[in-house]
Amino acid sequence: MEQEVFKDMLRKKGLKVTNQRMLVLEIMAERPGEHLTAEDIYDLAKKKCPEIGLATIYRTVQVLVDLSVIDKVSFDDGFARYELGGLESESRHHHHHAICSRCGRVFSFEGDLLDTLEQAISDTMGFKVTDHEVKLYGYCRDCQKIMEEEQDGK
Amino acid sequence: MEQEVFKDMLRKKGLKVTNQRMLVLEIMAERPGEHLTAEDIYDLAKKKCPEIGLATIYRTVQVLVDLSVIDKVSFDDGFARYELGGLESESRHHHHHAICSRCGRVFSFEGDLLDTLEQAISDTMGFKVTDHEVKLYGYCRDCQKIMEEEQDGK
DNA sequence: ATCAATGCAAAGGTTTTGCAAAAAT
DNA sequence: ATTTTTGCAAAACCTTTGCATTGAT
Repeated sequence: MEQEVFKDMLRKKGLKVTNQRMLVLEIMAERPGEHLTAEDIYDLAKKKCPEIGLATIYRTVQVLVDLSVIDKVSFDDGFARYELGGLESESRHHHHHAICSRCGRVFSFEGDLLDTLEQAISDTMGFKVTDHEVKLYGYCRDCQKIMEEEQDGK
Repeated sequence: MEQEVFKDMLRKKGLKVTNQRMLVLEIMAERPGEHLTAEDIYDLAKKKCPEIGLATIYRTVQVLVDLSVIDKVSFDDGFARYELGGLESESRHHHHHAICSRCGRVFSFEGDLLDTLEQAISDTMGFKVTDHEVKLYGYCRDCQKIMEEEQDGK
């Protein structure tokens, strides 16, 4: 069971198993593919644990990132976001994002098309790649449609 | 001449040509390939214009971004950075970064290997890509050498 | 009993904003 | 003369930290 694995990971690092940590794990585990801010997690957590503090959320996501249970990502809108990743989905190295410039929605996709690029970088500049991040900006299908209609309406 | 083009861009948008704007443009234009924070630009600007305010830097870089003279990039270290790009170097769509996890230096490189990826994204999810950003994390040549030596020393 | 984790509030850092004075058109 | 831009200070914002209390081992 998922939760026991997590408890062992905590113990192995000398960290304690707390209700708050289990709750945040649960919140993240229930939402694969979502990109939650600390505030998002805080609001969800308060439903089950009204006395929880925002600082605890920040400290807990840091623990989860250190344990590679979740990944920290940024879409440059002012706050850090967290998503299930790492060990969980084996997608750690090949998980990318397409961000709609109009509605702000984020679409995830997989791909390992960067392998050749990384090899080239290694060869030419001696840079050893350990991880990568790809963000595509543009317009999603829905927004393209809306924008076309706005165009027609004029 | 470069500066005249910029002045026309400002006028065309109904914006005024000011010493501060010309100064920030000059600072950026003299440093292609560098990734300056607002504070960096502020410090450089004060040398020629001691009375300039940090708020002016922030407002000016926003203008330059809107005019596609510079690009805003983030290496997730807490502050936004700005670099010459856009029209200037025609590299807008194919300019990427390799960030060393040890020394923090950023290496830029060009590449259009994402074209096929973007086409695939467009075909499968109907997402129209207008821009993209690739960040590689890893270790630069120098740091690899240092880390090897540290290993040997033990 | 010991040591880590929590919650709260305060502080931290970057970036934004309000406003009167200054500068550009 | 009008309108934008500036500089300053204050505010806003997300995030981190200090510390006494609570909770886990």
